[in-house]
Amino acid sequence: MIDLNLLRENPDAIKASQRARGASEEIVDEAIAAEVNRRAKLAEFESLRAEQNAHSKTVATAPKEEKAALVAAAQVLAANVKAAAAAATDASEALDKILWQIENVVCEGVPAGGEDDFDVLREVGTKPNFGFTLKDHTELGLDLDILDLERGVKVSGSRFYFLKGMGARLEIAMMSLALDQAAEAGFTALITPTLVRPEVMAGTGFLGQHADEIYYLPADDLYLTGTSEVALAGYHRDEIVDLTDGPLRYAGWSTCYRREAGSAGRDTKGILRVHQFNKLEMFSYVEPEQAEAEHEKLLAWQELMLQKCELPYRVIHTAAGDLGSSAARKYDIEAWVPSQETYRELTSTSNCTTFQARRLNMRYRKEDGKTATLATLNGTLATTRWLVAILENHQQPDGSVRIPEALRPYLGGTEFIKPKVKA
RNA sequence: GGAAGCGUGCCGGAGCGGCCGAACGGAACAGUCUUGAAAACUGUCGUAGUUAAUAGCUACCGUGGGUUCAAAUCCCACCGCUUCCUCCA
Repeated sequence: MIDLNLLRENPDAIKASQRARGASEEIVDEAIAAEVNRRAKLAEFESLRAEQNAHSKTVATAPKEEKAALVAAAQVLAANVKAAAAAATDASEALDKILWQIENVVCEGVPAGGEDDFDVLREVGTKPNFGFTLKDHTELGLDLDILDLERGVKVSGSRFYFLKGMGARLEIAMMSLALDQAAEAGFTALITPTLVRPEVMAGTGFLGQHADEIYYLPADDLYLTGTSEVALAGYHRDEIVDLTDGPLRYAGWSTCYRREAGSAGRDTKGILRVHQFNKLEMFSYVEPEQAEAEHEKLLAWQELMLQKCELPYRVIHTAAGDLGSSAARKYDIEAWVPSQETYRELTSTSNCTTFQARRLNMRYRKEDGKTATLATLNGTLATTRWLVAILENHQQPDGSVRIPEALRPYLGGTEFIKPKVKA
């Protein structure tokens, strides 16, 4: 949710953000009108209520014979209060309805425009130059017997898969490497719930435009999360946390579920776009003034992890129109996928400023003892999709795949995943 | 799934229609005392809205409704917790 003070004091800043996102500017004026109305209705209710409270006290202390008359007068007051309370509630709900539609105010320097209007910040690493006919990750997975797509479909339908043998072990090795790196950087590991209540799902900003991307269990009124970010953001819901020792950092591991409703026909081959995968997510709770600096740190940790996996990549600065509703700035890291001769997104890190925290009612105590809304940030540290880039970039002429050195300790020192020799 | 009990401030714990935003105790913070600390004593000590205001007013005692002039207190529903039974990885 956007800041009401900002709405009152500088609505043009919000309008500029809406413009950059390609979203409605009129809604800002609607919000202002609704906010003025809410305050007026609330003031009316409160003064009537005060009158009633005062009157009630005289009823309590009045002698018996005067009570009947006083109660009769009080009944009129009570009716007025009830009407005023209803009007105040309506006005408040009307405001909320508008406020929840306005997406986070984008940070300065975020490129305007849509999906294709990102800035490339840098390209890192060397793209492999194969002297042989390369295979895509699907072929490699099949030939190495580490990925079983057919049986995934048989058991669960399209976009499901089995990771098998060294494939399964490689993913767990990667997650362990990532988790160790996170722990070293001061993150607390969390294995999170993947079913969450509607309030939490809404609070994190996932029930807006893309609600149909999310699995929902009507019998239990619970949502399956597409990222542990949801549970990690909900973790401190309705709390006033202590940030005097620095940011609270969590590394959440979970399985993630996505319906991929709007992407029929896209990336149908392999495990690039699937309904279920695993992810290690970094999540930070920080003072708002530190959010931009924390964002750069998250990005640096992501790059470090990509480098440990020896993957060529580029960092892009996402345009305003392609930001999630909660994000004020977002960087994606895309790894080179040789079979597609293009970069594909492996990580994403968003600075959500105070937007999620305001929705989820999360504050911190400042030095002067006052409370203030905190800022949240998130960033991917490893996901199943990384296997695509690892397999393809490190394939060898003999069909084997070289395991990056940093991963080897987690695989008993194994240096190559080799095709099975047929008898 | 069945039965009973319970949900109050940072924690413990009273209150069970008006005098309750809430006794009392602990923790925490500030001060007095002390060379310093402890102890003792004194004070502060929930969150939010409204407002120029740390004045006043309003809201909040699991959540949402209801009864009443008036609800932490009565009624209903829901959620959660505990114990017992049943079941189960």
